[in-house]
Amino acid sequence: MNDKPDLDTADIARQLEEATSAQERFQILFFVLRDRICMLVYPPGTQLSEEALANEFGISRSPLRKALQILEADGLLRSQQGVGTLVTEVDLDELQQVYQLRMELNELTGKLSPATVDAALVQAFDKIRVRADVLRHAPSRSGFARLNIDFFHVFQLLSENQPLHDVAEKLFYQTCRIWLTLIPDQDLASEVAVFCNEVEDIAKAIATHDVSAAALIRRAHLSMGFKRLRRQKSGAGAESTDGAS
Amino acid sequence: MNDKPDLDTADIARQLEEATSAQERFQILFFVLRDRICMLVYPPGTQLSEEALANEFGISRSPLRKALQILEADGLLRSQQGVGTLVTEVDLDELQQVYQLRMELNELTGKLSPATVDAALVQAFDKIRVRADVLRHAPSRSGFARLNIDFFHVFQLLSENQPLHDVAEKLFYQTCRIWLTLIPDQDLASEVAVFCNEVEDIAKAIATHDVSAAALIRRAHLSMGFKRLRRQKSGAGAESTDGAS
DNA sequence: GCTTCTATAATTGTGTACAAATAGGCTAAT
DNA sequence: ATTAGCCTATTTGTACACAATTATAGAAGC
Repeated sequence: MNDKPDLDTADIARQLEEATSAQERFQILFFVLRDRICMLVYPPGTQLSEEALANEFGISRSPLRKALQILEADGLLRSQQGVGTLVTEVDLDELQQVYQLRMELNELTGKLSPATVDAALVQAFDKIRVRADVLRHAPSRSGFARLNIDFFHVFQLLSENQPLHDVAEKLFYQTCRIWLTLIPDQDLASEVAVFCNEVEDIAKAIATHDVSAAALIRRAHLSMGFKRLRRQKSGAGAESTDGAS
Repeated sequence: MNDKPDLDTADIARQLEEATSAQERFQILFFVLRDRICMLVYPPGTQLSEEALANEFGISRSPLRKALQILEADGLLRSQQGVGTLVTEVDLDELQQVYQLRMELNELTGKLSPATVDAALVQAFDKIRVRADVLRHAPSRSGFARLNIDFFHVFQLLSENQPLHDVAEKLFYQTCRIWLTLIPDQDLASEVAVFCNEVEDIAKAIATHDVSAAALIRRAHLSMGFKRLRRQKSGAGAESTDGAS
């Protein structure tokens, strides 16, 4: 697992110095930047400065650019000469096809090289469940995003098909920002509650060693989640339906 | 479609000069190098020299390295400081998971955003069918590889799900070298014949506008092809079963 | 006031020199 | 003869300077 919560600038610079190979340094940069993009530290539309980032990390533009190029290939950035490096926008309509594909791939998780469920795996899901329960009682946007990411990575453990992992991960990071961008604060608690239920259901399925059931539950929730997002988007600006505000 | 047959060095250098944007230049480099790798112009294990390639294309190492980095991310190259840039080996065992995933994705081609079959599409498949028939009467390794690639790209037209395209393309280029590396000359003609039958069957399905059927046929052939490759590999070195040699 | 052109500032792309790392050969000691 | 250590050539990685490109602001003309 390489999903460290994002660290302080000095820590990252230190890690980069301690890294022995160029590949290690690249991975650090890549994961840190991807995390910042998906946690909306750099919201969609943000312009990044190669020089500023290089200075922050204590390196030159060359190794930084490699990380930026891969992020661009993954659809999270877009660089253009004379313009800048911009964090891509997330649009639900454009992401519909990605969502469809993700749903199908999730079904494959239960079919292609399914992992044998052991105690460690059950525990990993339970840990997520506990965190979700904690989050339910004190919802926060960043906490929700972080848990969503971590849950995805635990779910990945259910299949041992490496190409499937790679593909699913790429697609996940293309879509995960949509939640933070579309869910208004007033709906955060209810979304967290839904997420909590999903995690509980899946944890239960895993506890009974039923990987296929877990995959089906997840697929269903992906589908429902997308539909909620669609409703959220079409209704945005039109109302705040509850009488609170 | 960006699959030009590989061009002469001077042509490529000229194209690079004529290109207006950096992205265009990158794409030229990427497609040319990927094509050379998959056509086994650079066989697995080949060491590429950044400097030599840069000289050949009349550019510096910087833009070349971007193309190499993406090819490395796609699993076709591997660079290491002090060692070199090596074309990755293709191993059937490692590719088994990729093949499994490709089979499942092919089924999705018929389900996710299937294209409406029109005259142009039917004609595109028929063009492949004709080329396959020509190849059957004069089999050649490079001709087989080229047709296999072109057929893949035509098949991609059956779905309009762009993420599915991207994923399928990446996986295809990870596997397509296996044919040229495993099929001995003596079996080339029979493999071409099998391929010819597949193309004919699929072209027929497309002619009747049945995308799902085409996808199922392709899936079946992928499966059978993998099994033939497995037999090929396990039997390699043990024999040349026919009494010719 | 509006438009259009130009100059300028800011940003990424490219070229190049040098640093870091590795493999392979050579030498010397056992 | 073999093995360990070192040295050198080769290759990719990094830093940096400069070129190419673009957006923006300002001035001039209408």
